[in-house]
Amino acid sequence: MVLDEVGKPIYRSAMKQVDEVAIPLKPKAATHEEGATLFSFLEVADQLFERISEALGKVGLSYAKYEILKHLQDADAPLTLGALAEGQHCARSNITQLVDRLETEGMVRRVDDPVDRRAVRAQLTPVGLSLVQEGSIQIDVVRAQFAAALTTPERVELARLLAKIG
Amino acid sequence: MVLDEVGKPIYRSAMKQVDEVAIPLKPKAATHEEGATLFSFLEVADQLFERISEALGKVGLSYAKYEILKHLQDADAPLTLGALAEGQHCARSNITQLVDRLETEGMVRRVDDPVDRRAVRAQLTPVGLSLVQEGSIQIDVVRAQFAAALTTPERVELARLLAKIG
DNA sequence: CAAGATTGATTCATCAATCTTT
DNA sequence: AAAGATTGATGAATCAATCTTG
Repeated sequence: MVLDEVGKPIYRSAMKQVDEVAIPLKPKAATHEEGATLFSFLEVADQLFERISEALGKVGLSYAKYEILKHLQDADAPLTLGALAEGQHCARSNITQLVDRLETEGMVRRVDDPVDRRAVRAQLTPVGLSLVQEGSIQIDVVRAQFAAALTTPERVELARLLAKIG
Repeated sequence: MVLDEVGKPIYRSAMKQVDEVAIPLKPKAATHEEGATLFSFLEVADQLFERISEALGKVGLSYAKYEILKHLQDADAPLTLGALAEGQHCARSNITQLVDRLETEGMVRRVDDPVDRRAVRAQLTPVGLSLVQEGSIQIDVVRAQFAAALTTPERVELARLLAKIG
């Protein structure tokens, strides 16, 4: 019963939208698209995320799980679930369940907060540490691949364009 | 009991990765990033998708639902769930459940396939048609916003860079 | 048997409500 | 009361198994 380990972002496989306006402003103006569009951009993002997911899948991690482990590794100390939720910019309940699974798989351990008895901290296990290290190597491959696809001036130019878009 | 209507892509709020390599190749080489990186790119994609989701949310649609409706509108005829799954590049079971919800909300209707009794077709209702039209207007706003953020030469250049990345 | 759809189990995300502790 | 975590319901995605029909 091997299940899907690495999901797709919601808009994945959805970025098939043809960038045609519903109500063209000018009768027969620019029907031929001039350069990149919203959906052509998202389609590429989708491919990139897919590469990350595949790479992490090689070491048995989903991106969601990798991120939790990475945060714990960076902190180099057990973190409260609230702190993790803050770091991931996601709902607390999401972290609760993610940590549930990570704990089940032995990558993380729940430990009592020494001072605040309301709080629960997630602690990286040796297994978790090992996996996040392997995961980071996989991520680096994709990152390097991305960097190598463009020249330095191109990456600089892309950064400028991204700043205008975002 | 109003629930989340428009979800986030899985990597949303996750794109906080700092693009630093796990094992720097050179001791103290290029610590200052040269232009756009994998995660800075995905972060922008994330923002764009968020805008789409918000825009569709105004008319009560999620992106997943909008896409189904859009396909049916484009086809201008009832489509088999299999055809929809094909179009969305997603699992059939996903379509089954999406159509369940769309049917519950009265945007779509299941009709028997006239020739193949195994098949079920999804038909757009007047409500669904109305909603997808409103949704398309919302999408166009975001699309126009994207286009307006760059000059034509910039969009052309971006398209070139996207082609190299993807 | 192969193809169409459905159901069931799982991951990952949301929000609302609850429960404990400060 | 406010803050920390959990539980429950839901949306959206996957895969595996099943059921019906060609």
